[in-house]
Amino acid sequence: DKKHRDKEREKMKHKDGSTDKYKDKHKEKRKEEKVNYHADNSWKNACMHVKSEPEDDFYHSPKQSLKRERDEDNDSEFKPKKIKTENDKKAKKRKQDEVSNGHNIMKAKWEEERYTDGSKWRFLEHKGPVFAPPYEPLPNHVKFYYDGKAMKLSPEAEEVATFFAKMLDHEYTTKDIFRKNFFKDWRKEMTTEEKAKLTDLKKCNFTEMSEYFKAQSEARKAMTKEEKQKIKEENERILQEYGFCIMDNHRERIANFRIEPPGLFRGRGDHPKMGMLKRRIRPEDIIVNCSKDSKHPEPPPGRKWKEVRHDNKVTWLVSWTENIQGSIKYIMLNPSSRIKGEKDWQKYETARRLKKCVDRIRNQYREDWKSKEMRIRQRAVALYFIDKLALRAGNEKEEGETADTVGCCSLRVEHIKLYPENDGQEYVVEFDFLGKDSIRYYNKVPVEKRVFKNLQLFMENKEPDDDLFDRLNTSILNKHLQELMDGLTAKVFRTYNASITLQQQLKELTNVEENIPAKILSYNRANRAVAILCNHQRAPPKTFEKSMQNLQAKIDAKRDQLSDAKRELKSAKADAKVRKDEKSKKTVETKKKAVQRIEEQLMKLEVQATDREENKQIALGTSKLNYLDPRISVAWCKKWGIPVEKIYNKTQREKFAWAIDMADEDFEF
DNA sequence: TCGGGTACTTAGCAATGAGCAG
DNA sequence: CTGCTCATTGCTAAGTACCCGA
Repeated sequence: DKKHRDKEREKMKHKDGSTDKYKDKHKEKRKEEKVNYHADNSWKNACMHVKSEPEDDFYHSPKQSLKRERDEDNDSEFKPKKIKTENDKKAKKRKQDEVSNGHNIMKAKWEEERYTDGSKWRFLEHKGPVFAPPYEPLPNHVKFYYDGKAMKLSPEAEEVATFFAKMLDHEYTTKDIFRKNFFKDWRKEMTTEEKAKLTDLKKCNFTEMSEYFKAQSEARKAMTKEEKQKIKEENERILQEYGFCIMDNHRERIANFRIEPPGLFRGRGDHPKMGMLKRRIRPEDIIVNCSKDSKHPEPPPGRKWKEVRHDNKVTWLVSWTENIQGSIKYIMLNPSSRIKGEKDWQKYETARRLKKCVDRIRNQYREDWKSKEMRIRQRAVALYFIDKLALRAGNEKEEGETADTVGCCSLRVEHIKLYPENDGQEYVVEFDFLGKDSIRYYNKVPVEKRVFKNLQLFMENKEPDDDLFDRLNTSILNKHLQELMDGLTAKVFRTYNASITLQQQLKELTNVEENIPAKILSYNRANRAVAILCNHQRAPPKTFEKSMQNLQAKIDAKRDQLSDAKRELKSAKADAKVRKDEKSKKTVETKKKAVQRIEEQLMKLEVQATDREENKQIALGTSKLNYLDPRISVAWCKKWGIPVEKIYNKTQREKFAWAIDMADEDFEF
């Protein structure tokens, strides 16, 4: 296995190290490279095989790959560990050997699936979506009151009323926009009589309904084990039936096979559409996507799908149009699936290609700060922000349709303040705006003089609500980036900067001497540096203060325990000195061990406390899942002998199976 | 170039459930 | 066994990116 790993490591190096040079210098040789790539990658028992160009995607089953792995095992002719600069010719020759070798084996053993036309699959079969359970009318004793008088609502109006009743405890049911939107949409569901009667939301009393639902959820909690077990089994049955699909010979987990149930829309932040009715999705709204030769999913008895299509250029199984924004929703595969994993891998490979040319790009945009053309200066300053601060691209949004949030290209004059001098620093820019999900971005950063002067220029003669970059949008920016590097877009900078930061922080923070919990703290700190860079915030947990106190109490208790143990050790030592017999020596040893153990426990608790405190308002999950090349983490674990489970939970390990398999301890992002 | 449409990734929060102390 | 706490999972909104036709 070790041998094998060395070899694989070696191959990775090649793929990473030499392929790109090739791309730049010998475009016409790329065909060859692709073939090599296949051979190079046909090795894994993981489930992923990616090529940077989608037309070259192909895939074979884990089992088959395993076999092949063994075939290559005894071939250990080359395994130089640190090959930074191996001569190209030799590398190429070796690769070709592998190609012919590998290719034959592959051809003999499997039928390859290889897509050269942008298609995503050959075969797709699934059971369609699971619809939300139908509305169950309230029992008659649960009353709704209007203007103090009980009133029986039509089932349609009642259902929408229950949506509101269920949210009664939330603050947003008190917000004007929410109430207005809700009432307007509710009235659409009412009968003529109801509409005539119910004219004022303030006079509506939902409390009995609300109490009823609370009681229901209590009852659910109080269910016996058997009842709970039964429900669990039923869910498992549904999962097995609807939660998987067959895509190209593989049974893959579906991410969201349940259709979103109806309810009241609650956007994030100050959303103009909050409170609107999200309508129930019917089979007639559903477009099914599957392969022609598959067993098509059946609509519920007596119903029809909107459409069944066979589009293998896309990855979704089911789609429908949602009524709040009119956008399309999809049912797609789980992150553990081949199709998502490959894409993920590809994303990080693109970021690694950026690593190789980021210096050039940085020099370029610094030059562009001096351009005669306004649009180029704006582009260059925006790119600087995206690179330095990891800002999002900032697409335009339709006004009034969504909360007012911005990204880099859509920044307005009102979102930044310029300080020629601030707290002893020169040329400070203060950012204050709402970004994705209406999360506030606040940052004060010193910038280069040229940037500062440019910003002053961009802001000249503008109103606060004018665009800062009036000659720029994401499409212009991305078009430019595309010219700088194949596949480069604004978001690649976030991925790149996040991953490179993790790698660099891990190098800096990991201390050889420290034990595993301390190393994990270092990992979390590195992770945290990235989360801060990407502004991944969370609301401090409601029970934060309390749980912190609990932990502190535990620490105090442990401290007491430690001093007790130390005292006991001391007296045992004294005792042993006097008595000098085996038994008392043994006691000393035991006590020593006890002290050590307690010290370790104490340290662990203290580490935990530090970690938690530092994490109060920071969410680590998002960067871990979406921005950090998992191979960096896997390599770090391997290097320091840390079980990967300490870093990734089960779901995460499934998602990153490709990386866990592929990366060895000296993987370099 | 612009608006509209589509596909896919990224995001935080609420519900759930596993594990643990009492 | 019970109740509590915290991590995990599910949910779905909100982004990015890119295509197309006028």
